[in-house]
Amino acid sequence: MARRNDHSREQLRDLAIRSVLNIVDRDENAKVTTRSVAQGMGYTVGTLYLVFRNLDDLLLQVSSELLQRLYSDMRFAVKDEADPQATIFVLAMCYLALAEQYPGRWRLLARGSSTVGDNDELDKVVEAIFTLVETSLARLAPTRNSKEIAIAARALWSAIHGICVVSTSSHLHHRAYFDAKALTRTLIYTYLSGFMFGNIEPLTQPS
Amino acid sequence: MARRNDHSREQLRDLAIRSVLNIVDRDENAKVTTRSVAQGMGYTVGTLYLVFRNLDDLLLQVSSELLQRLYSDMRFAVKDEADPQATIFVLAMCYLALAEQYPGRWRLLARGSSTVGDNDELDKVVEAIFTLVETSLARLAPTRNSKEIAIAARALWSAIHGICVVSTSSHLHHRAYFDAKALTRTLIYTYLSGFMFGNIEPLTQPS
DNA sequence: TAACTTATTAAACATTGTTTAATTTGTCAA
DNA sequence: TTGACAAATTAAACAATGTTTAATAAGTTA
Repeated sequence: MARRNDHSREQLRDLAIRSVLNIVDRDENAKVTTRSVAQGMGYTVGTLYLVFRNLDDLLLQVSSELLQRLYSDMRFAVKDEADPQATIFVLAMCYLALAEQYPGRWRLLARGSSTVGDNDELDKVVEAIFTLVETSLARLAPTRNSKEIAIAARALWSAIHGICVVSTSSHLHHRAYFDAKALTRTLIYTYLSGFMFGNIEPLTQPS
Repeated sequence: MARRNDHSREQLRDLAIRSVLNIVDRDENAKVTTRSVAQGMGYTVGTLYLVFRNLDDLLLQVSSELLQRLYSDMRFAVKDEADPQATIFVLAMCYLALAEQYPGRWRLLARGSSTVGDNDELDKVVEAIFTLVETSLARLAPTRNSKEIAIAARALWSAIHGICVVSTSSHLHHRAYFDAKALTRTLIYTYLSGFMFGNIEPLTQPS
């Protein structure tokens, strides 16, 4: 059977990534297995190990790809003339849309990989997304310094991610107004209102 | 070898749960495997299946147990005379302390189980924790109605959880002021300040 | 003491990630 | 053209896992 040069390494990489997406799109709960991925691309397992160090490496690269697309969507959705509050809301909605329309893909992203800090591309795009949020925050609250902005962006984005995590894994979306979108909406506007007008320090110092 | 009645079902359950905690306490990255759990309790795998439906069921019961202890800690930490803002901060610190002191246990909690809504005990204690937060929020902002309070509690708690998730899995705790505690602190005080004084609705309606 | 019940185990099975040795295929020098 | 080398691809093996099953040992009771 052994074909040769039917596909280049790059093409194999693409085939593999597409196969993974195919699997999780068909069934968000499906286990992504080396054999199923290989079968999806018309090869056998061995070929996978020619292109990726292991399964985790492959899934990490898929995550990186997904985040890059998300970043793309975000860039496209942002209108420079829009007010920063609305912009941040739109950014969050891009994220929620991914989780809602492609739950399998989102679970791939949310799954904490055992091999962290191993993928430079991924780190870079995460930073880029944070920068997007930071830019809007800076326009929203010009008096805050860059460290405050950086912290706020990470706190806010982690929070939105947390809402996604909890609302998909649980236990508490039996009421409509507890869904991810409603919670995110509340979170953003409440948080931003505090960020603009409130004092970041506690009114009374906690012990 | 086969002993009989050395331990009751209840005792076996306890042994199993203790064994799991032992494993993740020794190494937060250790895989919890049926065989390792069984070995830790001085039995073989078969016995596990006498007490639990499967591994997931066991891990779910461990999570339930952990959440009940967390709830206990929270109840103990809350001082009725303290101001609500400080109380909410203390509640969050209980959660963060678990994640920091017992990262393995926390990962057990954070891991989204494939079998959800399958454990009534777990659902109950999650609700109880939310109620704790709601109580403080209600005292903080007496003008808000109960639906707003409920939403805020869930948004805020999901956010804290999200900070935990992101800060343990990543990528962005190379700077000290990005650690979970600092982010949580910022989040809570900013959010609460918005919740007390701000308008929940956007200042300008987003599209 | 013998039969019966049941706790416990050992062994089997299927599925997985990963490695290895074999095979097929293309390339290129003689 | 042919034959040897290199590389792509596979099939098969391996170890680790969750789960099931048949055997075995131990307590209980008539």
